Amino acid sequence: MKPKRQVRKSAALPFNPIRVERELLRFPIHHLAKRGILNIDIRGKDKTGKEFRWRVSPSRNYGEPRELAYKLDTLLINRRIEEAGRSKPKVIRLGSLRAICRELGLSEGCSSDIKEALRQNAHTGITAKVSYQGQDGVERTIEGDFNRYSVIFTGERFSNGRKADAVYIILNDVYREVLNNAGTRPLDYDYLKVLPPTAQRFYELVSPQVFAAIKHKLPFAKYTYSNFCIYSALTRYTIAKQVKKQMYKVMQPHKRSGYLEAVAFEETVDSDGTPDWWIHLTPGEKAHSEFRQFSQRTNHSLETHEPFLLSGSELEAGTPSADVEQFQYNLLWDIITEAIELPSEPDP
DNA sequence: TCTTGGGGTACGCAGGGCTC
DNA sequence: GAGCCCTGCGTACCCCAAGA
Repeated sequence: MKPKRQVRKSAALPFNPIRVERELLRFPIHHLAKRGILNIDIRGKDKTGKEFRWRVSPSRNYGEPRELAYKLDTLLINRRIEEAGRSKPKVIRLGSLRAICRELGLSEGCSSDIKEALRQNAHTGITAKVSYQGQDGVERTIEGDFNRYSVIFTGERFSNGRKADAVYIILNDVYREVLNNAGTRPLDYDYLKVLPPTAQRFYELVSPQVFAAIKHKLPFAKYTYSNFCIYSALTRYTIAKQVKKQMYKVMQPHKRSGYLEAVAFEETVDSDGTPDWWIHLTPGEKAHSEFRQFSQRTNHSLETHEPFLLSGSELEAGTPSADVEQFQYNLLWDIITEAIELPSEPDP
C-alpha cells in the first residue's frame, strides 16, 4: 500500500542538494489547493519598481497541473535539468514511464497518471513579463506567451523522424534561455521528496529568507501569508483562526524535521487593506545545518540578500542606539522579504 | 519482454468543524 | 493555540488486457 511520508528528524545526516533556477521557481504553476478553482494571475511591482505579470493558463483537455504534476516538475524534471550541466540541451531524456514512477517512489502501475501529469505540464501556458538578473549580471526580461516544454512519449516520433525510445521533453526556447542564464539556489532534494506538496512549496519559497536570517544572525525570518497563498495557488483566508489552522498543517512537517524551531504570526494588512499576517520563522537545527553544508559544499553564493548595515566601528563610535538597531532590523525585513507589491489577490 | 491504458479501490491531504 | 476527527477530492496502487 501507499508508503507513509517520513520526515527526516536528524539534522546531522548529509544533504542531497539539488540546484534549481531561482527566477521562475518563485512563481506558481501548479494548483496545490484541493478544492475550488484559483486563477493564477499575478501582477505587481518587483523590488526595483518594475511591473511584472505572471498568468497561468491550464489546458482545457488535460486539466490543471496539480500535485502529481508538481512532483514531476520539482523532483524529476528539475533533477534532469540540473544533471544536464550548465548549458541545457534542447532535448532531455526522462526515461520510461515506469522508470519515472520508480524514481518518484511510486508504484509502476501509476504510469498512466504520470503521462496525464506530463501532459498537464506541457499544455499549461504562461503569460509572463518578468525581469531578472542573469548569472553574468546582465538584466534580462521574459515577455510573452509560452509553455515550458513539449513532451514526446515512447514510440512517438521527433521532428527528424527518429522514434523515441523513452519519454523526452523538448525545452521551449524561452524557458531554456532562463535555465541557461538565471542564477540557481540549493535545496535539500531528499527533504523535498518527503514533504507533502504545500509544505514542499513553503520550503521552496521561504528557504532564501531562512538562509538570510541565519546569515545575518537574525532571530527569525519573515514571510507574508498572502504571498505564500498567491505563490502556492492556495486558498487565502482573512480570518486569523482559519489562517493559523491552515498554516499549522503546513508548518508541522518543518517543525517535526527540525527545519523550523518556532513559528509566530504578526497581524498586518496588504496594500488593499485586506487582513494579512507576517509569519515569523525561527530557523531550527536542520536549517542551520543546511546553511553550513550548502555554504561549504559549493562556491555558489546562496540566494540571500546582502542587507545594508552600519559597520561595527560606526556603531561603536556613533550615535546608534535602540533606534538605529530598530531601523536596521526594519530595513533588513524589507530587503529580505523583497517587499513585492501585490495590488490584489487573484480572482477566486 | 517491455510498455501502455483502463477500471476499481484505497489512501493522503486540504479544508472544515469541534473540543480542550 | 493546539490538536483531533470527519469529509470530499485528487492521487496512488493493483490488476489485467493489448500492442509494439
